[in-house]
Amino acid sequence: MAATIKDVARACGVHVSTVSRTFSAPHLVNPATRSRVLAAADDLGYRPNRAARALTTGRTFNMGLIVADIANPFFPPLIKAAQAQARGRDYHVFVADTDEDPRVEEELIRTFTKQVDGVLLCSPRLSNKMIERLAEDVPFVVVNRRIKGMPAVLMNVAQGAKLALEHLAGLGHRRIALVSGPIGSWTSNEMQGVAAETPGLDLVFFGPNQPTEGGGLAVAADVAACGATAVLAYNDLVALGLIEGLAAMDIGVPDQISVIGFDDILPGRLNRPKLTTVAMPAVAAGRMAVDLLLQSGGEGATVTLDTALIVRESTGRAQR
Amino acid sequence: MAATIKDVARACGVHVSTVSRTFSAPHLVNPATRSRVLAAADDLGYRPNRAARALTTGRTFNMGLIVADIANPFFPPLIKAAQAQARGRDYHVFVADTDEDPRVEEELIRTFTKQVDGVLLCSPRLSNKMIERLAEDVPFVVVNRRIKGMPAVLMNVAQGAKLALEHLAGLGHRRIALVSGPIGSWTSNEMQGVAAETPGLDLVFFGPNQPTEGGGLAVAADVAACGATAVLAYNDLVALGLIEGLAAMDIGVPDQISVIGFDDILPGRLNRPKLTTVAMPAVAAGRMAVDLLLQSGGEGATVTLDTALIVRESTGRAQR
DNA sequence: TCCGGTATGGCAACCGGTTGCACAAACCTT
DNA sequence: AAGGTTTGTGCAACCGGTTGCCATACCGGA
Repeated sequence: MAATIKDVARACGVHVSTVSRTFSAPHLVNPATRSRVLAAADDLGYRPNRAARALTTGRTFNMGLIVADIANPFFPPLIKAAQAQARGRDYHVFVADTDEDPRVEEELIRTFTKQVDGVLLCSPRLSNKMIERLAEDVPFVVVNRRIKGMPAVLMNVAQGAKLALEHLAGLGHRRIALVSGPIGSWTSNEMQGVAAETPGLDLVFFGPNQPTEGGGLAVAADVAACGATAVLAYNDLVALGLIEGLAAMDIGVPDQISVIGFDDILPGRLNRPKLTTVAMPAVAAGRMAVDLLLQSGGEGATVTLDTALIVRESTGRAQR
Repeated sequence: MAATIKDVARACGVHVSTVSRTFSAPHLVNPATRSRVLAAADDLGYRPNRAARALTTGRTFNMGLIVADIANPFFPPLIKAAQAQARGRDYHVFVADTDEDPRVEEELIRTFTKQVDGVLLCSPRLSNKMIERLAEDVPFVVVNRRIKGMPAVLMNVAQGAKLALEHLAGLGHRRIALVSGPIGSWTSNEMQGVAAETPGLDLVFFGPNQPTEGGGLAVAADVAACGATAVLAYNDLVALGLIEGLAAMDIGVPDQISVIGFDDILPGRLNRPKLTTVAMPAVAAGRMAVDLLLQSGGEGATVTLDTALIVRESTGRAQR
């Protein structure tokens, strides 16, 4: 059994409240008493029970971070940045993965409620309505989604998509395939919105798709068949799967088809050809989300971070 | 303010204990009463406060999972497997990343204590002594480390290394480079041990190295210069870095040098050439760790899981 | 009709802390 | 020396639940 505050109190003949104060308000207790208490506490290996403390104070000093898929290389940098930032603010981050399942997402949020002071919701799959409802029980910061009145960190996908399309247009591509992500993905919508508004392009939409290499692999044949000379993929994983699928059909990238992804994840950098991609500000987003959660009393500041086009080897002049 | 058990009790004119029982021991309460309580609870949006409940029951129904580096693609599958397994047992998993820093690791464990029922410690960086000490406060299951009397999940690295070396030998390789990982890594030691014991090979050691692509990139020149026709790398990231470095020197893999990694991570599968690797049973390990934590009352069962050689495209017959 | 047994739900202590309030001792003032 | 501050500590209520014990009501059986 771990020692409790009572054990310490008994051990040095003092009231529990004094022990409590020794840890949470040291200036209120006489230095002599304080050191006696500390000695006894150290002796017994006493550590305050954070859960019990949270019950009265209402603060846990930890925050939850929920992602749809921790295996997606896009998230780890964001997670690490959030953890580092939180650590600097005396907070700890608990991460959980929903497996892309909205019900799991809801359950996780419910679990986090009362065990954390707030939750960072990254690329949520739940409906806005549901998120708003759950927000009554625990403060949120949403990443990659805009929800009225809720603090959010957004990445300027539209701008990135614009850069990508301009890059492709500059290389002479006109017929461009748009390989989107899961239904209801905010990012997907942004991409499509921009593409539709860009004049002079001949767009072909494919979707919805799994946001994984499997998703890319699955549409490769259709994309090849549609006559597009370039592809804008939902993310790097999809792009990589696509390239793999094209390779299996002996279609060279970028010689016959150019491919651009989103995210700038590690496998894309290691791939041959190295993937041209729109880099997402994941690190900045992680940091910012933590700050927003800690600052905002839940008030809805929205931060939009810029993206950048990284031209590598998977894009080239349009064949014709 | 979220509704508490008291609000519900008041709302339907019943004692708090009855409300409590409605949720934690339904068979003890009259069906009629029960449905009144449930109605009121639903009406008020009441959810039991898990932290408060844990205070009296001593069970939180969540477990912690600590990894050294969440950005290492080796971990996500393990994490996901653990989460899935835990979910099936009505548990939730909170993940945290230590950034390879033992002090952070210790702090995280302390934070988890009393907020979880147990902790899965993956590839810990703390000393055995410290881990044993901390184990007095919270049950552990250790992954990839052997600590006396503590439940552990081990991966049979030695066996995997043996398979890999046999594979290379079978392809006619004799001079083989061993590119190890960080100092003190248990995995590294296992690999070297096996290699040294395998007769008929001409081994060249390189290490210690960063366990990342950068580490592989950095030794590529040395490896090329040493005359080895094959390389066994600490993990896939190192192997990929190595291949990239070799490519930069116009040395083809597997035409001129064969490369084998460890882990079987996603980028290796996506790489061209696809990486031959020793697959670690990360999924099984995640599942097993959860089961061990839930079964063992902290007693030290040790499970060793087999590895498997996955031959893909980065190994071929020895030149000459 | 009386009795033991069971179903139901209230009471109150408890989990491990925190904190407003009260009170005594010590410390200044003038 | 009397009166006003500080300072340091104890007391007890409280956070949101759980649970052992007890009282009451209801049941069937003899």
